[in-house]
Amino acid sequence: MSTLKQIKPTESELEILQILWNRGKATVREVHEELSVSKESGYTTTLKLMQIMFEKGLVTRDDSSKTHIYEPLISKESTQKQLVGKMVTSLFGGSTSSLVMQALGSGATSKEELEEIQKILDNLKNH
Amino acid sequence: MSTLKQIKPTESELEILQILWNRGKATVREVHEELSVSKESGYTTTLKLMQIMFEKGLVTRDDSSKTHIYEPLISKESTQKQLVGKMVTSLFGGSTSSLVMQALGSGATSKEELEEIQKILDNLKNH
DNA sequence: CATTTGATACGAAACAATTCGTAACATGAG
DNA sequence: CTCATGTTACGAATTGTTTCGTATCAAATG
Repeated sequence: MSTLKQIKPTESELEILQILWNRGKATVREVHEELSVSKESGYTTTLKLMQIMFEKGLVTRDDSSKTHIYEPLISKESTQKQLVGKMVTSLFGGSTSSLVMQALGSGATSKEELEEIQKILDNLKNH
Repeated sequence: MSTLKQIKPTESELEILQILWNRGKATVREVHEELSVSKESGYTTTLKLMQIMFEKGLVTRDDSSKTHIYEPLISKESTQKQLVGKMVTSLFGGSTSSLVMQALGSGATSKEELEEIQKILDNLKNH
């Protein structure tokens, strides 16, 4: 068995991955610009973070020109799966329905979203 | 508006809170014993963590006898709500249904759990 | 009473994550 | 060519988390 365990991105790394997932690829400058909207921090901080992410294998980069272009190496879906799974076990005693209950119960979920969820549920039940 | 923002427990603190939520109250020794099943670490480590949790206001304690008795101060529900909410915004772009989809889609959810979720859904829809 | 046992307190080391200053360098403008 | 600009690299300070060793004390045991 060679199931490589995906390493867990930190909080800050997730913010950067968000942006990379949306854009597909981006320079440090672009990421930093977008990050700056909601966050106060220097350019070199973002740079350093992205360099570390590169070392960790979370992203890859094209350094053929002076300005490097970064791309995510881990997918949004696998990351979501990893973190949701961890949360289910660590905070909901392994019960997915508890998590779903909490998510639905405590928030404003729109009619459209409820319909979507119903579809997923129907799908799972007829099987 | 005096909505005190709940502070976010760390990973280790969550493990301890789990135990306290289950038991209602417990001594450091009891918590440590239970923690030891799945984790390698010394008694004083658990002690220190629980002392820090006390300072942070995550737990309270009865120190009227030599062996202190700890109790959670934040509820399981509010903590779940806090962390699920954070995850929805930070990892699912604010879409609860995306989270639910991920949770249901990527795991083995039992028939019973699906039924439970259906009930919640019905409840939300007739309203 | 003296000793052992089990508890808290506390400082500090080890580690991890975040932040930034500064150096070095390539490129384009003048 | 020279200089300004924008970039990466890198060391290091800062902050937060986890870990544990050691001191101290109270209570039970003999």
